[in-house]
Order: sequence, then C-alpha cells, then structure tokens
Amino acid sequence: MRIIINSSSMVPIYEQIRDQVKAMIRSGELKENDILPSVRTLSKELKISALTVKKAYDSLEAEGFTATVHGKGTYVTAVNKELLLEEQKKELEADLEMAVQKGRRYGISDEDIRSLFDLILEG
Amino acid sequence: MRIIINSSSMVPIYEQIRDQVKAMIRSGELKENDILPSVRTLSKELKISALTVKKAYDSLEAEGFTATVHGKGTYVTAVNKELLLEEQKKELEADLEMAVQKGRRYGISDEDIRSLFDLILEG
Amino acid sequence: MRIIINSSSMVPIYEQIRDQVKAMIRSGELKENDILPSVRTLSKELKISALTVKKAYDSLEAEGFTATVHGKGTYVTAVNKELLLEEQKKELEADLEMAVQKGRRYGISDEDIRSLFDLILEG
Amino acid sequence: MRIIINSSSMVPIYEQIRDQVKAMIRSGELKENDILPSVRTLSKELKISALTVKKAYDSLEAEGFTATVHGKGTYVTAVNKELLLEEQKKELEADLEMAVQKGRRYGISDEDIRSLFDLILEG
DNA sequence: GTGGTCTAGACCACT
DNA sequence: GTGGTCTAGACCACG
Repeated sequence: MRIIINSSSMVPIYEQIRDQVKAMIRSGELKENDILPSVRTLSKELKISALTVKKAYDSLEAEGFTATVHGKGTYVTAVNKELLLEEQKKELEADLEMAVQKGRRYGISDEDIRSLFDLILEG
Repeated sequence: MRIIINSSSMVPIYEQIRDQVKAMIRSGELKENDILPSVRTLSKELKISALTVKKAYDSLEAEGFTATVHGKGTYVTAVNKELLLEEQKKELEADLEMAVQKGRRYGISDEDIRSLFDLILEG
Repeated sequence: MRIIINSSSMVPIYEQIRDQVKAMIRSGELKENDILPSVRTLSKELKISALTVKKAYDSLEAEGFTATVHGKGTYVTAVNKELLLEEQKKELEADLEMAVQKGRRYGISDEDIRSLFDLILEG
Repeated sequence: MRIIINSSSMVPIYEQIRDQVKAMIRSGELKENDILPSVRTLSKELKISALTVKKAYDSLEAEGFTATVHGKGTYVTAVNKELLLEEQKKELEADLEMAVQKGRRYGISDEDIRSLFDLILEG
C-alpha cells in the first residue's frame, strides 16, 4: 500500500493517511475485507509514530470505512462508493468556493483566479 | 471601518481582520496616513479579545501595510498596490493548491476538479 | 466538575470520563454552552495524561455532545436528553442481558442471579 | 463436543471456549477422565488459530479443571462441582457489577436499573 | 491561557 | 504477531 506523507504540509499526517486510504477504497485499490497494514508496520514504513497511524485508523473506523478485530488487524468494510465520492466532492467544492470568495474579496478578477487555478492544475 | 467577523468560520479571526484591512487598502477605502481604530476600540466593537486585534495589527505591520506610533495609533503606510496584488495572488494560489491537493488525495480526477471549479466561478 | 476515575477498573479512563460527562449533560449539571474544564486542567486534577482527557473530549465531540473552539475551549452543545437517556438505557440493557445469559449458560438459577444482583445494587 | 464460537461477539474467543467447557463439566456432559479434542483438531473444526485453543486449554488447566498429559492429550480432572458453581457465580457477579457501575456512571437511577434487570430476567 | 498534533516508548489483552 | 490504552513531554496555532 502506497501512502505518501508530506510532513511539511499544514494538513495533519493522520488526515493525509485517512484521506489516501479513503481514496484507495473508492478507487477499488482496497476492497471489502482487505486488511490494512498493521499500525506498527505502517508507522515504521512511514517513519512516524504508531499513535499517528492509530489515529488515522480510528478515524476511518469512526466513519465506518473499516472495522478492527483485536489481535488480528484492521479490515475494509463494505462502502457505498457513490455516496463516498459525492461527500468528497462536496468537501472539495467547499474548499474551492472559500478560496474563490477570498480571491474576489481581494478584488482579483475571475480571469486571474482562473489563470492561477490553471497553473496549479497543470503545473 | 466595517469589519465583519464570522466566528463560526474555520478562518482565524485575526486573519479575517487582516484580510479585510488589506482589501480596504487596496480598494482605496483606506489611504496612506489614515488611522486604524485603536486595538481597544475595535476589540470592543467586535466583542473579541484585544489580543486578537493586536495580532491582526502586528501582522499588518510585519507585512509593511501599517506603522504604529507609540501612544498615537496605527497608521496606513504608503503601499505599492501592485506589490500587494501580487502578494494576495500568492495567498490565493496557496489556498487553491491546498484544495487541489486534497481533491487529488481523494482520487478525484483533474477533469472533475476543473468541473467543480468552473461551476463555482460561473455559478 | 466532579469526575471520578477508577484506574484499577477494566474500563478505559477516557471512557469513564466520557460517560460521566454524558451523564452530567443529561442530568442538567452541564447545560448548553457550558464550558468543560480545559484538557490540561482536568488532566492535572485527575493526575492523568492530557492526551487521555483529550481522547475523551474528542469522543464526546464525535458523538455531537460538545463543540471545540480552538484557543478557547470545549463547550456543551444542545442535546436531546430524552434520546440520550434511551440510548444509554439500551446500552445498559444489552450489558445486563449478556450477563444474565452467561449465568444461565452456567446453569445458575434465576433466583440466584437475582440474589447476586440485589447484593450488588444494595451493597 | 459442540463448541459454538461467535466471532462478532465482544467476548474473546478463548473465553467462549473455556466457559463452554466449564459448563459441560458442571452439567455432566464432560466427566472425569474424559479427553478433550486435541488443540489441532478443535482449531481446525472451529477454523481458528491453534494458539487460541491452546490458551483456552491452558486457562482450564490453570483453574484445575483439566490436566494435560504430554503426548496423549488433555483430560478432565475430578472437580468439586460446588466449588465450580461458586466460581461461576463470582464471575457473573463481576459482570453484573460492571453493568451496574456503568448505569450509575450514566446517571440512571437504581430503580431504573432494577426495572431493566427485571424485564430481562422475566422477559 | 486554550486546543491540535506528534513522538517514543511502555504495558496489556487477544490471536 | 496484532490492536488498545496510557504516559510525559514536545512544538505549533489561536485568543
């Protein structure tokens, strides 16, 4: 399982892990009943604290994406992928909207906002 | 001076104040040598901690938009509006970048991200 | 706020805190918009790690009983007390039922089970 | 020997095995000098780890219900059924006590706890 | 002052 | 081996 951590990002590590696992579930890279890497294994692989991985896994479990069996591991549960995608898109939309509104408050033209966006997406 | 605080927003209060002052400077609503309301006055008006207003003013001063004269108040300094615009664009760029990265972490395709962006900009 | 920790109990400390806060909310001892003791304050008072208190507070927030404002504190949100009571009773009922079924599997008579229960409740 | 495992239960598997063997001993279904199925046989039958069966058997031996003869198997020892009953009652008492304490943590009145208990016992 | 995140390591229970 | 809990302390952001 490939998780990429950006430790200089403002996004907490456990959220980065959680988001990437959610993406893998949605993409089908992780299927129902698949087992996630153990907390210790992933923590060593990513060179981060086991507690941080645990927090990500707890978060996934709280949202219903995984189930944990004591002494065995953490497993992917059945998920409605369509619903998940919609949720994730809404979250992204909210973030983009906030950014656009800020740009407009700054008096930046829509063309300029689009130019910036294009640079990021294509850069 | 009209500052509007949204305390339920995820944006820190001091950033909301700072951004709105910057926007007023660029729009011309605040001109060189204009005086900002005192920390105490504004904190009472907005019903927030004086420390928070102070932090916003400190931030403006650190960025060179204002100068504080001890015992007198905080004044707007001469500003290169071009430079300010560039800075604001960079800030917007950072916000957009974070949103795009999140979308990609979620496994949303660049086309879909663009579609959402278009909807927001044109909607 | 009086929280009592039984560190020799099998029940995790953070669950003990969470349950007692929930009980206080239901009893009215904690009302909407009341502020909980800060994570550090409570951790010192109970002589436990701040992380443990934090975990209890996170759990309360995830269940919707509290809302946290960064830099300010953790506040009690509006709760439907009737609904909360029903949930808690169902949880208790499940625990009691499991115990009774175990006793019956052991071939202990209902009279004996009731005697034990009476001893506990009155002891 | 019929052992039924509920893997979705909160009760550890080895405890489920141990309890059911103890119940069989007390009921007379298993008598002195009867031989238990081998660890490997039972683990295959129940599709669980041999280590888990071993742990259940170790636990039974530690409590004096069985004796293991190297290379031959695990045998039921003579048991004082009165003593066993007492022990089982203590276990039940502990479970009931935990449930009652939880109800009290939730602020549920003793009368309400008793009502729930009555419903379960008579229902 | 507050909460938010993270570390490095411990001990326990379950498989 | 696995997860579950807890510690003691660090650094950061916000008010």
